[in-house]
Amino acid sequence: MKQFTKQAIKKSLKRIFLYRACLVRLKTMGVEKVFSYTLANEAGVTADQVRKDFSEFNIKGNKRGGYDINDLLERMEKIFHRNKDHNIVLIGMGNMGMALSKYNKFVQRNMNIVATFDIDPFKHKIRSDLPIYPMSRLKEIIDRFRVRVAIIAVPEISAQEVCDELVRNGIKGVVNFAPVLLKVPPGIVINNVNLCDELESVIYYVHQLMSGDGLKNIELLYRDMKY
Amino acid sequence: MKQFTKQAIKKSLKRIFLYRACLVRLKTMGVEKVFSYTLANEAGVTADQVRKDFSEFNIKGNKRGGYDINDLLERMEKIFHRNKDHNIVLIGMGNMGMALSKYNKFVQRNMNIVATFDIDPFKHKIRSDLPIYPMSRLKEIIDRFRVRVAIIAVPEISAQEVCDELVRNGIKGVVNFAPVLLKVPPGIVINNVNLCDELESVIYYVHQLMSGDGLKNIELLYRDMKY
DNA sequence: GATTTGATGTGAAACAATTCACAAAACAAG
DNA sequence: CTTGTTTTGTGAATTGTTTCACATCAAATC
Repeated sequence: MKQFTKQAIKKSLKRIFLYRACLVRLKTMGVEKVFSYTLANEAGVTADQVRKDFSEFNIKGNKRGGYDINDLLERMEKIFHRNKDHNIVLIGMGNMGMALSKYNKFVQRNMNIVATFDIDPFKHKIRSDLPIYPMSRLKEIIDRFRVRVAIIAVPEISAQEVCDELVRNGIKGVVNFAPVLLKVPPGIVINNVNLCDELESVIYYVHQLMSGDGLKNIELLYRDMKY
Repeated sequence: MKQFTKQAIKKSLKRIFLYRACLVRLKTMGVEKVFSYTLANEAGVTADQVRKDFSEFNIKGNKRGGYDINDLLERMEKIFHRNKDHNIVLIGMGNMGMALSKYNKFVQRNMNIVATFDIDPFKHKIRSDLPIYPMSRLKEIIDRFRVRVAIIAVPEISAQEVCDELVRNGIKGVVNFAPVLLKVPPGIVINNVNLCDELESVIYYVHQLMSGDGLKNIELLYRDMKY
């Protein structure tokens, strides 16, 4: 197997997520096996790309027979460590935090938010499916549930502080919804989700497409800007 | 100015968003001008990268004098068409839609959700800052407010249907929170935000980092997987 | 079982993005 | 006004990613 390079993993990994989503959908439609071009077509990429990506993750199919969907999905589960449960903590129970805590897709994929935290004492009294704790109980919960990944949904002003505390208590990876670039020591994974940026980039491309000038280059290529 | 290529725009544009966030922060700290390496350091990229990106968008600084922050921000406003207001519609008032409708950062950046829609008749009676309309009023609202961009926050099962209807009524760009790959005609911009994928990729990298094998390559490089 | 067909898997080629390296410009100092 | 210093801006080199092209294999057909 070829050595991975930092960028290579990233891009192909993102596509693997995409492939899985397509496969799940195909499966529900009763399809049992796919060829690279079937999947490519679903995913909006080329067949070469699919095969190359699979090759990177050492996923093998059958010459002439294509790929068995169940087999593919199983291998992907392994790649994503989905055979195990993953305990997550969520910091910040504002609008976004509240919505995330109720997002049922996480559970469906074995990712369990085991507790949420907020500095507002009023929130600690709210009765809901998930407990809302004060930050002082962070360490206790992280240790008890062996949590390694956190979601930050606090206002940008306190995001860095919260992040520092998470890292101090053993968190290794963060999905950060606050629009700030968090500073963390090496070896900590930060994934930023910036909702404004996502909207703005759409607005940007729509403008480009509609204003029409300088546009031969942009064309019809932004069906999906992520992959 | 060099011809843009499809990928080039995408990556550098994303970084321009990042630069702006950094600049705004620096500005609040009282900084008035930056050098490419100052900004690079803030943004976690190289100084070359900053200058190259600026060059792509035809942003000029002063030789030896660096860049004036206010000037930079102003140019970026123009690039992002932020001088104008942008009217947005939001479809789907479940947990996520509700949170998005209350997200005040959009307004701060001149992006106004002018109306929300949901098929559930019960929701139409809810009194809130934003009206919740039935889908039948989509065309009327889109026309009245000249809306070109929409947010889809409906369950995956109905996402494609909703998207088709949006496109039929003149929507040119969509931020899609449903975990499906929407099929759209050429010239329509789709930007997918997949919350599960964001979490899962963090889990993946954390696993890689912790299991430690095959890892020389991954190293400390995932401070920020987006840029 | 030999032959044809159709798909995979992967080096090699082409293309894209990043980094390097240095000329050109601007300011400062003498 | 000349020289030295610092930083930009951008071609050239390097590095990374995608596409091409074809050897290889497995199944289907004769």
